[in-house]
Amino acid sequence: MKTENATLVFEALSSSARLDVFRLLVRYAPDGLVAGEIAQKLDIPSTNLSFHLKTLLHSGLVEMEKEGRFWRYRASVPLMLEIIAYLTDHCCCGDGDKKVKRTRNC
Amino acid sequence: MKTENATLVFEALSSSARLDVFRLLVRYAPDGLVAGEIAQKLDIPSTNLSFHLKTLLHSGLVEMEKEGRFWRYRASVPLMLEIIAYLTDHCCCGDGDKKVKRTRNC
DNA sequence: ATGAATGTTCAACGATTATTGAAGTATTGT
DNA sequence: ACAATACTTCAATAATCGTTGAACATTCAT
Repeated sequence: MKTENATLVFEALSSSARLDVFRLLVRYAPDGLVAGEIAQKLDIPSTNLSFHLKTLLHSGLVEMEKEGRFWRYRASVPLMLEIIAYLTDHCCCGDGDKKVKRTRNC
Repeated sequence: MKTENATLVFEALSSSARLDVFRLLVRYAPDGLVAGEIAQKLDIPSTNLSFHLKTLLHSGLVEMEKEGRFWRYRASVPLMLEIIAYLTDHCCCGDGDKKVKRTRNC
């Protein structure tokens, strides 16, 4: 996980609309939902949802697949696990560069 | 951890400048660094650093304390641990609302 | 007191983001 | 073929973010 990719993920999660979408898709993992279902459940105009889904896609946090005339979106749980690992390793207890033993709270 | 606070934290980490600042402060935890040291180590103009530090302060990810004419900044490791817990609980394996047993990768 | 050092706030600008309605692209049903 | 469905892309607007230099407080040294 490079820093650049991490910032993309954090940017994707920095809007409450997108965080809601992602959490919804996690609840419906591994099948995900089609765009219309997301829009209906979260009461978001479809054109706005499309905008936010594009940001989530770009970050890698969600994946997309066409299903006839439906577009199905799924959360990428593996990437979320990578992000959690990134935060634990680089942003938590100072062991990233100094290879110090974990002593504080971890 | 409310969703609103989580988005504040993600927004704070969504800029590479701020992520670099936070990681630096984590490396120097628990003492932290004064603003000038951060500016020097990361080669950021002080006025720009000040702007980013304000966002980090607002999210709670860093804390500040005056030391004579220096301003010392520290990373809030406890809040980072909360964020990791939030991601694990609500954004990882779909157990947030449905109380489903963890089966996928977790 | 005076000047230097530390760091913030202010003002201004360009760049990016969020939101909405209109138009466009595929796909399905009849 | 034709109309309806599902969803995106485009255009336009308001709002926010990022960056910089100038001005401003506060603290320290002499």
